[in-house]
Amino acid sequence: MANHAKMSALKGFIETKGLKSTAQRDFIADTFFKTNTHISLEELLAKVKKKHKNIGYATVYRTMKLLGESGLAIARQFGDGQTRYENLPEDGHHDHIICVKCSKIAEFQNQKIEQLQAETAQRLGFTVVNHKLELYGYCSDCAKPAR
Amino acid sequence: MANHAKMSALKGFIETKGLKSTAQRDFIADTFFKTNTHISLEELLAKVKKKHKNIGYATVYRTMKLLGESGLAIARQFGDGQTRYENLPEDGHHDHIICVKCSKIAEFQNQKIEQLQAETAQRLGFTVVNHKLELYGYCSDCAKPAR
DNA sequence: ATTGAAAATGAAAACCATTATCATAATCTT
DNA sequence: AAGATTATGATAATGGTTTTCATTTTCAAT
Repeated sequence: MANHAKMSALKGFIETKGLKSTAQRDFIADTFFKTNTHISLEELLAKVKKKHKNIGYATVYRTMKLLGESGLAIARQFGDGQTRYENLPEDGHHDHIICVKCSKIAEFQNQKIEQLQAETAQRLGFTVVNHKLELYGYCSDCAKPAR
Repeated sequence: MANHAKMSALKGFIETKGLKSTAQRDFIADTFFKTNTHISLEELLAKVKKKHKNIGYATVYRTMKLLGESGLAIARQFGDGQTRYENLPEDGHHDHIICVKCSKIAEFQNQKIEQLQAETAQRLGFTVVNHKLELYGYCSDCAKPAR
């Protein structure tokens, strides 16, 4: 989904919820949509402040929570104590593999896994709307230790 | 692995690390090993306090962190702001599916998914040592909304 | 355009899970 | 048994996130 389409989707979500559209929210959302990393609130706030020093961090938190609820952003927690947000990928869902030694993060896609997930969920009576798959291991640069 | 074996493993870990064995740690570990849910520190603390009112929560935090490091407990974060710990499953790895509405947590196993994960990781040059797969969706009691 | 009700903002305070501090107590090696 | 080291527990501190609240902005109805 292109960024302008995301902005429209956000407008729609805001309208449906009976909320109001503001310049701050638009700017924060737009800034976020332009990122392509697993951005932390702190990092996003820094980006936002560059253009608009007066935007408070509470507004950034509130806006990202809204984006999370709307499905236009995905909240992730990698265990370092802070929430990171990620954009919906252009080219379908992807998952993460994280090196337990150097913390390098690689992304991958596997349609077969997605399919098996949906099937498994259905068997349990669930309808999946989102998922997180994180693999932890040693990357090629950090050969697995003897132990 | 049976609970007494876990206790032995813990002793070994403590010894290897040059730490000391204490009654509090043993009791907390034993209490944890007897649980079979994704227990929060708060819940575990309550269980511990039932028998030993004098054990402080800092000790419970410290002990669970130790168990996590030893591999005898698995730390998980489902996004509700608190860390939960889970025992090593007797019957192999399992994953979670969480209802986005009522927060119900169900578990499942799927060997085929595990296998695909390992293959995918290998293709990226990683050696997987652990993973987390969480599906989020609506459970049968919380029918999916229109939207 | 104006008004008025409802929501949003920003600054600061409050929250809450987790971690650190520190004096005291327990453990373990010799 | 002694000494050195680690653990404990009470409390304070930390840090990310959420609330509060007075003020401002938005938007629908007039």
